[in-house]
Amino acid sequence: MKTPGDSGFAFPEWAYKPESSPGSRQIQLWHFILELLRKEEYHDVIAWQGDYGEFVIKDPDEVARLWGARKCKPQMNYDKLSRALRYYYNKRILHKTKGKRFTYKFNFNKLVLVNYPFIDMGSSGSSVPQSAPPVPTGAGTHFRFPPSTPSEVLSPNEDLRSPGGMFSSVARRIGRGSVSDCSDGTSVNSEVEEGNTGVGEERGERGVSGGGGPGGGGGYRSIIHPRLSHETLFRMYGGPGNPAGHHGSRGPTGHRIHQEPLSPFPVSPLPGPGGANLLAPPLSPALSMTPTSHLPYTPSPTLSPMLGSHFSFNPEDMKRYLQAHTQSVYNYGLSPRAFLQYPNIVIPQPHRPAADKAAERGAAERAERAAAGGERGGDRHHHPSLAHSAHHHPRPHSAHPHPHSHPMHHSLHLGEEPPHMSPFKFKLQPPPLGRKQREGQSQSKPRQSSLSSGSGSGSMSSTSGLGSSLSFGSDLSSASGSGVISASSSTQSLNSAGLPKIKVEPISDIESEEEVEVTDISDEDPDERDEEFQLFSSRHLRAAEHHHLANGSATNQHQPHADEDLDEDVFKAPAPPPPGLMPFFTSQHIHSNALRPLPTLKSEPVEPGESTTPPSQTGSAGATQTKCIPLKLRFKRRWSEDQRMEASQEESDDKKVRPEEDRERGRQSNGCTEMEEDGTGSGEGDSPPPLTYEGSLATPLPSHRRVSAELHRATAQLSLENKDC
DNA sequence: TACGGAAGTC
DNA sequence: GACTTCCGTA
Repeated sequence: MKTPGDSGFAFPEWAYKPESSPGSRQIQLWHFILELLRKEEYHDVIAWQGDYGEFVIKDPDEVARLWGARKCKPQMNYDKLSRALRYYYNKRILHKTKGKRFTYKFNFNKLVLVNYPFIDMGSSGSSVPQSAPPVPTGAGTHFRFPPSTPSEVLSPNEDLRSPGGMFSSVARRIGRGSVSDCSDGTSVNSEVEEGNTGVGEERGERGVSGGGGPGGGGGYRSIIHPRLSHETLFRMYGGPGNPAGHHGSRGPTGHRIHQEPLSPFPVSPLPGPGGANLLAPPLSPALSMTPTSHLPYTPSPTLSPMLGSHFSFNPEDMKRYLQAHTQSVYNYGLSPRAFLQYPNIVIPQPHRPAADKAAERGAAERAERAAAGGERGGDRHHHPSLAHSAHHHPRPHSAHPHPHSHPMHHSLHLGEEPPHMSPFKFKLQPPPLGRKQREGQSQSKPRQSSLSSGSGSGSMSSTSGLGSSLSFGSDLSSASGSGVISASSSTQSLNSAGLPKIKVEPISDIESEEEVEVTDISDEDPDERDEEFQLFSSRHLRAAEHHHLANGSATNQHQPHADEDLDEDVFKAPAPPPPGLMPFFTSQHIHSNALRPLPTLKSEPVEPGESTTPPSQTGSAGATQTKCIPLKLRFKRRWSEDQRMEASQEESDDKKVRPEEDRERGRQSNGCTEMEEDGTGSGEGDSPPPLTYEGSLATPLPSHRRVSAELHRATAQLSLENKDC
């Protein structure tokens, strides 16, 4: 069936063995395709065509059938098969030739890379058979593999390009065997297998035959892979021994290697006739099939096994990484000791431009970012090398999941930002923070954002919405200094809505707690408040609060100006009671209602009576006053009496006018009494108490002016004391 | 005809 | 993992 000439691709037998299919125990579709391509008998079904590596499926159904037979999938059809082929797109093993029906193209580079990772792709410059279509037309030069790109140069794949004569007969045989695995006979046979061996012969054949395959040109057979001289291979893998297909007909020295070397699978990693000795099994087959890239292969020193190292670990990168890490650590506020291990690393100064952005960021956020930034930064730095390697990695997809984008890469910047400024500012704000917490704990409403100047709320929203860093940064920056404080304060004060406003003062936690309970400064106008005010008023408030207590009503009444008043009152005026009244005031007010007194004090000392005095029984308008008035009247009376007495005395000394005096006295008293009585409703004339009082005082009538004066004072004192009555 | 997602099989 | 099977879409 096959003419010697058709001995085409030098597919090493291992390529057809299940083991040869990485990740699969069964033959892979691409293997199968190659098989078919290599067999003349199937040329009507599938054949090389067009560009290098390009083939066309002439009879899709038949191919599918064959494939199905091979896989024992009778249901196989071209649709399914093509689906399988399409999966190769992603793997870059295969791609579709657009515009041509049923035409696909192998990416041999991929295949080679996968199967020959150990090959140093970078060096050779020598010519290799170009990917010629199935039909080699001419001399080896024609097939220069990497026409221009050195990178492509060495891929042995080139061999694949020449479908025709590249395969060793042995390989073919084996291949066929594989094809027929499940087949009922449709597929190829074992005849070949039986025929077997004779690799050398095969070579000879091939050489003689002048190249199988359609083109029949032997030209490419002569092509030697610069790097892959069997000698080299032997050297590498130990042994000059030449497995069947690998020794050149010409002799050891030549770099010309026979067909096999040219084939994409010059060396079989697997034990066996095809050169099993050369490679340790794990090498090629173990590697993933996924080709590196559809693009020309770019030498990757890092990957090249020849170089002996898979990763380049650049000290510089490491350094950067560590620095980044440092930064992150710093941001976290971690102990610098962490860096002790890296004495050589300069820890970035935490200096922040203007706005301390970091300041406000939640520790957590910062931590995250910093960490991410640090780590990522580190990763990033590593990446170059890794990326490099990845670049060559067979798997395009997996290789660069996030080629460029390191979301966190800015995090690095963040990390770089020196936190120092911010932290301090932050510290300036403890009150707000504590308060927030307290608020949170207390039932006070968390959200007063509406009222807030907006810095607070805005910041929050922004934070959530945007990158936290930005939002925070803005907040902080804007808020920096007083701004920060104001913002926080506003937030705090914001309770306005219905919440009791708590003026919290940072003085101490304990105090604050107390305040929380007591302070209900409700209804303040947030707007009116200042931070300063808060700060400085707070103490007053506290004091006041202590006195105020939970008396909501009182506060409410004050609402409009409560704060202001309080501020002023508390602050400016520790309640300046009327000069003379101080003692009284103190004693009474302190114990009495809290806030009332303050305003009262300012306005009128006298008025308190109103409130305090119970409504008079009489119900007359003056009723309230009656009680108080009498005192005054009494006093007045007293006073007048004294004077009169004195005068009368002087006069009386001479005369006795006594009765008149009494009368007058009565008159006056009446007047007073009236007033009093009006209030009390007790009748005009006399008010018993006054009389009594008077009486007591009056007794010493004959007294001197001095005495009267003293009495006067005393009475005043008494009156004051009794004022409440 | 080709593509690719989704789910399933081995 | 490498398909296989189905299917919707272009």
